[in-house]
Amino acid sequence: MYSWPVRLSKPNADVFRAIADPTRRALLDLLSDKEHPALKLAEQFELTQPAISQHLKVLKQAGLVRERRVGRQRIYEIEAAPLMAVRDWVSHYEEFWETKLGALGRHLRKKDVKRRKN
Amino acid sequence: MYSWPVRLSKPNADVFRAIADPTRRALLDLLSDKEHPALKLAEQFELTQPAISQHLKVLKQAGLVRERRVGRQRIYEIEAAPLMAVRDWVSHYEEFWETKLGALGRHLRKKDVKRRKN
DNA sequence: ATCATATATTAGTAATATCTTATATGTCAA
DNA sequence: TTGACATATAAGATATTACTAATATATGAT
Repeated sequence: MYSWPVRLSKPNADVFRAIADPTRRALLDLLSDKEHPALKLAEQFELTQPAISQHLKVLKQAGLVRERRVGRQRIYEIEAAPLMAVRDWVSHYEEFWETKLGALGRHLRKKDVKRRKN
Repeated sequence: MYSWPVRLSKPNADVFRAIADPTRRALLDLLSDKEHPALKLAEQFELTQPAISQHLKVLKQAGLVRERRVGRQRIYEIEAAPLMAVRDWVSHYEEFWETKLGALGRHLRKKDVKRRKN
């Protein structure tokens, strides 16, 4: 039974929202290769440094990056663990595309085949 | 080299944005069990029928649901294929949590170990 | 101390998202 | 045909997001 006050959740704590933005996904892609100081990341984009700084903040609040200070630099590292939640959620849907059986196969695999009226 | 005019992309055609909203994920969860007419879906939430109708529209534009008309009902079915893009993207990060080796292991597995200055 | 560098934060703006209420549309049933 | 039902669409309010320009903060170099 799904029901909750949707707008009350802290938006940025949410991994799904964090990865909804293509710039932030690109940042993670860059960081998955190796750690980077903030400016090196910003240089990869046609956005200003503050824009990237703000995106990094969202990623940090979602637990997707770690930050450490080295001199005046802030080195960002990926922290991929929260993506497990995404993987887990998506993995429930794998049966829908991985089987050659399609809808019939899924139906047959269900235990509960009794009729319910809509 | 990541750079694009972020705000120019049609927002709702994007699967990542579609699943960023918890209500829409819940709709997909409901539909992964079986198809449902729109009103049955709306009843599961503390939201109005138009709100759910709008969420279903976003899902449809992202290619995540199919709709068919049966009498005055609109039956919604899941169309999970676009989620493959999400799975594929996330799967690149599995090495970060699946290995017990952690960062060292990742490092050792890389071919390119040469030094680059940041 | 002063200046440059690397970065974050603030303030303001425009676009987008997410609701609600009211209304329109299409279908079935009497 | 008329009315009820199932749903979508429109209009409007408000919140959130994603940016920019300006400024603040901290560190390192001279």
